[in-house]
Amino acid sequence: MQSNELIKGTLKTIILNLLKENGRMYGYEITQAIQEITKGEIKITEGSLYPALHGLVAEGMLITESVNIGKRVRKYYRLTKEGKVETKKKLTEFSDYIVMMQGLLNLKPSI
Amino acid sequence: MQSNELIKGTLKTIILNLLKENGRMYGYEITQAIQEITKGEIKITEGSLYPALHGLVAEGMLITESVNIGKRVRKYYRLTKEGKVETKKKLTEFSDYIVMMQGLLNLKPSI
DNA sequence: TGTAATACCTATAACTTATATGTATATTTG
DNA sequence: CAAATATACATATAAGTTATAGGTATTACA
Repeated sequence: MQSNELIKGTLKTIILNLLKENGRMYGYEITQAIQEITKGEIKITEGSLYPALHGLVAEGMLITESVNIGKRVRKYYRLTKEGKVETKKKLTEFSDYIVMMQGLLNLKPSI
Repeated sequence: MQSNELIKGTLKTIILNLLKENGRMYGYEITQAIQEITKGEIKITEGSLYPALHGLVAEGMLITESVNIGKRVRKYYRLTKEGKVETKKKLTEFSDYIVMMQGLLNLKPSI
């Protein structure tokens, strides 16, 4: 899993799901969480993450909240009502996709 | 599954697996097979398929064989020895990816 | 005979993520 | 205490994959 090619199309789903689970998170925290959960198999760099987050904000899926931590500003992201709906939709889509791919690739059934 | 975004990064894996299962296939046949297996959920257009096939040939994964069917030329694709190794590798990678994603997205375990 | 299906192909657009780079503060360690 | 590392934000451009749109030609069917 050195090559993260497969992640394409799922980064936003990952972000949305993390926010669904944790209520609110800031960018750096998200990159760390992904690394921890996947035991380092996936490393989302900031150059990938921030454009994705900004995109989700622009689409109305997230709202931000800036908090001062000393002299540093930490920007929290949280799901909007729309974002919660979209999250559910994306998770369903992904489950369907896995089932379909397992059919296509003759993998053991699941989910 | 209207949006095929999730397919990104897996098209070649799908093609390689189909060839592994069927020995040899031609382009049009591959598009039809994918549609049938996925019950129309995925439609790989020729504009996506042929560049992918040509890429795999250029990478040494496939060899071609042209057969005359009346006045029409049908181009069969078949896995090379290298292609067989690569297919196995890609299938393993994909299985690992699914397991990892199920962890990230809190989906039911599988495979 | 004209429409749909078969069968190949390419060029360019669109979309997503990676890479490289920049800035600045806080913490840890030698 | 200085230097390295971690924290924390961000953007611009490159790279890679698939989609869209277009092109050509044969065969089957209504």
